[in-house]
Formats: sequence, C-alpha cells, structure tokens
Amino acid sequence: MVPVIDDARPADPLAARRRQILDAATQVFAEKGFERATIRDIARAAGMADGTLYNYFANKPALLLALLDRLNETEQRASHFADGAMMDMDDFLRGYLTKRFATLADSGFDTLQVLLSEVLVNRELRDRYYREVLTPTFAIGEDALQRRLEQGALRPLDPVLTSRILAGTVLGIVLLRLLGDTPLQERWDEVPDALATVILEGLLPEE
Amino acid sequence: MVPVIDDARPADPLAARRRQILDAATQVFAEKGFERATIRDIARAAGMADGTLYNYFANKPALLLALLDRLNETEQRASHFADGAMMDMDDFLRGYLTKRFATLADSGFDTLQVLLSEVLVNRELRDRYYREVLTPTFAIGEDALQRRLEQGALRPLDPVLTSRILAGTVLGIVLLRLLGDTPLQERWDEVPDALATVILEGLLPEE
Amino acid sequence: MVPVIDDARPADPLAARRRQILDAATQVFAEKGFERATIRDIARAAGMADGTLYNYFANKPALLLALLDRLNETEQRASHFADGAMMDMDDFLRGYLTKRFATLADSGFDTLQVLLSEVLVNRELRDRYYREVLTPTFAIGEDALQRRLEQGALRPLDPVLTSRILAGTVLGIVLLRLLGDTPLQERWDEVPDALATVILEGLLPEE
Amino acid sequence: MVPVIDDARPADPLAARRRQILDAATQVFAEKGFERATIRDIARAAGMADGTLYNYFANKPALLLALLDRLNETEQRASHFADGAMMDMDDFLRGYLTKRFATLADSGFDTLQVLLSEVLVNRELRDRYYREVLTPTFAIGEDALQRRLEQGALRPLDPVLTSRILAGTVLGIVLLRLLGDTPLQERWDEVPDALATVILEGLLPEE
DNA sequence: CATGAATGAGGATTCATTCAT
DNA sequence: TATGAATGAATCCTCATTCAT
Repeated sequence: MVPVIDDARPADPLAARRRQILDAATQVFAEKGFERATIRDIARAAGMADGTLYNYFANKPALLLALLDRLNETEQRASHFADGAMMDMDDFLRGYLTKRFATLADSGFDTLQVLLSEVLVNRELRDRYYREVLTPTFAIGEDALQRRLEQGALRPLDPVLTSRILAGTVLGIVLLRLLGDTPLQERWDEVPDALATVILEGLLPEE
Repeated sequence: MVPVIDDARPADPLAARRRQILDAATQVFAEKGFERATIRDIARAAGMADGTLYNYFANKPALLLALLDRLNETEQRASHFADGAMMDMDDFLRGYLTKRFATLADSGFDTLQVLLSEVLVNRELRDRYYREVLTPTFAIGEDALQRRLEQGALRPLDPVLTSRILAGTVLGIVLLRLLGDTPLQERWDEVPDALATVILEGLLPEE
Repeated sequence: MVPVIDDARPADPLAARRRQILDAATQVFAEKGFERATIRDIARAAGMADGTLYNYFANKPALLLALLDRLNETEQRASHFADGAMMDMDDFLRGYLTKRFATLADSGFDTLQVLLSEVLVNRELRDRYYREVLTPTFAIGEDALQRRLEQGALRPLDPVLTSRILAGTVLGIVLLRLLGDTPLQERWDEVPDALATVILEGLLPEE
Repeated sequence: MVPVIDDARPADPLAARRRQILDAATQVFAEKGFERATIRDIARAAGMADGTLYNYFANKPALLLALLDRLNETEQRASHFADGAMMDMDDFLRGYLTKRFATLADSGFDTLQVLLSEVLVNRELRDRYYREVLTPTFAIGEDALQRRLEQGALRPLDPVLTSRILAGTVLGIVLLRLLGDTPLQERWDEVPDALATVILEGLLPEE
C-alpha cells in the first residue's frame, strides 16, 4: 500500500510559511497600501516576529513580486481551460467570462487591489505585470477572435483593439467592484452573463 | 450678455501657484507613487523651496485631495455636455464615448494614474472618489439607459448593472492604456468608435 | 580700507558645521570605534538632532572619509616644511622628526586612533590612506635619503627599505602611545630627540 | 626522559574545534573587521552552523579574547628564547629582531591586524593587550638594555624610552606591512637585518 | 511670501543569541 | 553535540513639517 499523501500535512514547511506571510501581506497591503504597510504590520498579521519574515523574503518589495508570481500561477492555471477553439462563440464567451470572473474572484480581490495599485506607479512591477499577465491574456483573446473571424462567426472587427476592449471591460468591472460599488458586489454572479449579452449582441434591439 | 469667464484669468496668482504645484505633484506622483514621492521632489519640480509649498497646501495628503477636486471639475464640466436626452442612441453613445475619452485624456492620464493607484488603497480617498466621481457618472448612465428603455430604443436590460458595465469598460480601457499597452496608446483615437460599435451592436454578425 | 577678515566670524557656516560634526565624530569614534559609535552618539556630541547631521554628510562612512581628508590636509601642510634639501643630515632629521611628531600630535591623536583602527580592516579606506598619506611620506623619505647618499652623507643603505623603517618607527611609536603607554605620554617631547640620536648614531658606542 | 609535548595532540577534540573556529574568525575579522563580521560569516567559514559555535565560545567578544590569548602564548613562547643575556649586542639584536619578525609572521599577520584594530578602540582589550603583551616586551627590552649599559656596551641612553623606540619600530614596520606596503611584503626577510644595522650603527657613516 | 536648515518620529533591515529538535 | 529557525533589540537613514531669517 502506498502511503496516501495527506494534503494537510505540512509537507513543505517553507512553502507553508511563505504562503502564511503572503496571505498576511495581501491583507495588510490591501488595507493600507504597499508603502504605508509596515513589516511589523505584516509580521504581526502573520503571527511572527519581524526578523522571521526575512528568513522567507529578502525584503519588502520581494513580497510584492511574490504576490505577482502567485497571481500569475492562478491565471495560467485558469487559461488552460480557456481554450475552447471549437466552441460556439456564445458558449465560448459566456464560459470564458464566467471562468475569468471566478478566477479573479478566487485569486482574491485583495491581491488585485494591491497589485493594481502598485502596478500603476511602479514601473518595474508594471512591466512584469504587463509581460506576464496581460500579454498572455491578449494573445489568447486575439487568437480566439482571429479564428472566429476566419470562420465568419464575427462581425468584421480589429482583433488587436477588440481584445483590448474585452480585457479592459473585464478589468474595469473588477476595478469598479474594488472601488466599492455596491451593486457589483451584491450581484457579482449576474455580471458575466449580463456582460456576455452586451458584448455579443449589443445594446440595440434585435431589429 | 453674460460676461465670459476667462479661464486663463491672469490675475489670480494664488490659483496659478497652486496649479503649478499640482502639475508638479501629478508628474512626480505618477512617476513614483504618492508615498514614494517626497515634498522635496515636488517642490523642486515646481521650482520652489519645500517650505513655500506649505503656503499653498496644508500637507501632502491635501495635494491628493486637490487633484481629486480638479478631476471632479473636469468631469463635471464634461457631463454638462453629456446629456443629449433626445438624441438617437447611436449618436448619443458615440458622442458620449468620444467626449469621455477626450475628457479622460485631457484631465491628464497622469492624474488618473495617481488617483486610481491611491484610491485603491486609501479608504477616505476611495469614498470621496466613489461619491464625487463615480456615483454621478452612474446616475447619468442609468438615467440615459432608463429613458431609452422606456422609448423601446434598447434591448431589455438592467440599467443599474449595464451602467456599471459601460463605465467599467471605459475605465478598464483607460487602465490598460495606463499600464502601457502599445496598441491602445498608438491607436487611442480609434478606440471610442470601435468600442461604440461593440457596445451597440455586439460582436456577432448582423444576422 | 579693505575689511579685515575676522576668523571668528562664521564666514562659512557650512564648513563650521562640518567641523563641529567631525570633531564630535572623532571623539566618539575614538572612544567606541567606528561601528559601535551610533549616529545618535555623534549628533548628541555635536549638539544636534540625528537628521541634521545628514544635511552635512551623506552617511556614516562619509564621516570617516572626511576625517581622512582632514588628516591629509594637515599632513600636506606639514610636508611643505619638510624639505630642507640642503640641510645637514643631523639638523634635518631632528627637525623633521620634531615637526612630524608635532603634526601627529595636533592632527589629534584621536583622529589617528580612529583612522588606524579602521584602516586596518577596511580595504577601501586602507587604499586611500596608503595612497594619500603613506605614499607621499615614503616619497619624501626616499628622496631625502637618496640625495644624501649621493653626497656621501650616509652609510650605504637601501633608500626604499630605510624610508619604511623610518616611517614605521614614527608610526610605531605613535601607536604605542595610542595604546596607552605611560612613559611615552609623559615624556612625549623627549621622544623626537632620543629617536633622532638612535637613528643617526645607533645604539653602539662611538668607537 | 621527559615526555615530549606533542602540540598537534590529536586527542583534544574540544581544542581542535576551538582552533578551527578561531582560525575562521581571524580570517573573517581581518577581512571585515570585528563588528562587521557576523557570527554567521564565521560559522560558515568554520564549516558549522551558527548555534554550534556557541558550544565553544560564550559570545562574539569571547572570540576576540581568545585570539589575544593565543597571541600571548605565541609571544611568551618566543620570549623564552629571547634572553641571550650574555650575548654580544650585535648578535643579540639581530637574533632578537629576526626571531621577533618571525614570531609576528607566524602568529599570523591576520591576527595582528584584527587585534591592533580592535585594541585601538576597545579599552578593555587595549588594557589586556598592554598588560599581557606590551608590558612583558618592554620589560625584556629595558632589562637587556640596562645590563648592556652597565657593561658599557651601549652609548648612554634612557632604557625606558629606548625600549619603546625599539618596540615601536618593530610594531610600526609590521603596521606598514599590514597596510599593504609592497616593498615590505616582498622583501620582508631583508628587513630585520637592515633594521638591526640602522639601530646599531645609525644612518651616519662610520667616520 | 520665500527659503532651507533643523527636527525627530518612524520604518526597513541586520544580527547576536536562544532553544526545540 | 549539531542545527538553523525564531526572536526582537538596535541602528541607519528618510522625510514631512516647522520656523527663524
């Protein structure tokens, strides 16, 4: 009998500790912002002494980069399922949006809040974010659009600009939610569908 | 004849000095972020000594609030023209988006960059931004949608959610541009139209 | 009438402040060593707040370099008088040693104590010290010896090694004094002469 | 037959471990200075974990004291041979200097570098060094000089000051070598003889 | 009004030391 | 004994703000 791997067993205490710290950092950063958050805040939130944190991360900015890496992994895992080359456009988009919104939700809105905030005013982080998160997203979008264009499944449009419009739409709605919009928070699960309808059929009536 | 207000009124040295400082602050904040920017940075960029700045603004956060107020005025001035209750939906939306994008552009992308960044991690600022900028925008949107719904000029949809979708779309596209997306920067003037088409007619072919 | 320059007038407040800080630093460094001395110690000794010190020196190591520069100036001023190419060897050496010991004394034994200590374990400082202080000293010595050798005023000897021996002797005696030797402290003014006799005539009796 | 003490006694693991640590400490201290060297640096250099070091030395300063003790033993062992009461002055001094220079060399220049550096700015260590190393040296010197003075083997001189001059000379030359002087490093074995000649006969020609 | 030196609180980071394993 | 993770005190340095000139 092979011993069953027990997920709850701290198989990798290093990784566990890092996760514990990053979770604390996310919370504190989201509340006070990267610069206003102190290492002490984070260490306390993670239940350890200041110095201990430095056994796991070289310095404060490294926490940010690690958050980005984490987001990256989530997104990449998500994008595996985002292919659906052969699907009907309607199904594809609804599916994609639903998954995308879910991914964003479970990557933690806090993480997005922190990263977006810093990414806006930190060139190094911005470049990494653009390269590692946005670029792949655009690529998926352009590709999907291109293929459907060739099948005549779409109105003629520019895939480059349109992929930005689609990605921007998702990002913008998330941003509004992060800014505290009540309807979006309360009706979050209605959003992907409402959005899909607008995107697919537009606001104008059928005829 | 109403006396025309001359915006470039050369005779308010106080306002001029404040503008000079806010311009400097915007630039510096956009480059380094609010917290990493120092009063010295800003004073130097504005061509004055540190102490002088305090004759015009009470403290560093006051600069941020003043930036928000400035954005507010721009937006409000813009929204006066954004009414068009009686316009055809197509014209209205194209007009609205074009104006909105223009407004955003000339309120200075830098300002947005700074404010979005801080608004994400500063509850006080976020609440003010939400109340003073987003809420009026949503109101205009909901109103316009509602009216057209009643006229049967739109497919049935939820005005509350849809206004979020529209506002989010604009905001998200701006955000992508702020994050450095090259296509959006280079083809910024094509965006409102492309976006209007998607929103009005959707991605799917006509029939 | 040209206004007389009054040395006591704080003609250069910057230089005065720097001197004030360096004096404090010398004292504190001598007492606790460079690393164990804190900026607070020094600022307190100089009668100012910690932050003020940074208006005059970029950081802690800069204090050390400034001390070295100061020593340098003293030494260079001294070496102007150390020429005496035409003097009789006996007069020259006695004069030189006397001046040298005096210079060392008024450059402040504290300064030497600090610099020697650090110079022994700080490569950068050591290299600068060697280049800027020792090398010129050796050059003067070798030169003086060479000239007298050519005049047959000296027993045949190697000027390179001998200049080291002479410089080392002076340095070593200073070092012993810095280490607290009581006889050297109490009879410091007898030393140059006693040393000159040994160097010129040796320990052995005349015949 | 007295059992010969084998210094390389392979059967004291405690002493061996301590030696291993002190060797590592000497190297690291010489490179970075006492304060800038970390326990981790030393432990790594000694090939052990930080905690292990504390099984052999109570704390960081204890390493320094142990280095001093070690130097002491070397010097004391050396001074046994440094007596030569009955020898001719010339032979004695040449022998003494040669031995002294050799001792210094094999006590490890690194050790001297470290100890001199700290001794200059650490009163406790300085006092111990003065008491345990310098005082015995002076005593030997004064004694030897006194005896020879009484035999008329020396020009009249002050034994107290002269012993300082001799010790200082040796120390100073070592110091110059520690400061990186190339001629002294490359021609180290010529130094004792050159020095002996100067000390015995002086710089001036015989007559 | 303008200046910029002075202030000192605050925060990131380091590191000697301890101790459970 | 050996290990190295955890601790938190200590320190350098930054920077918003004040105020005398």
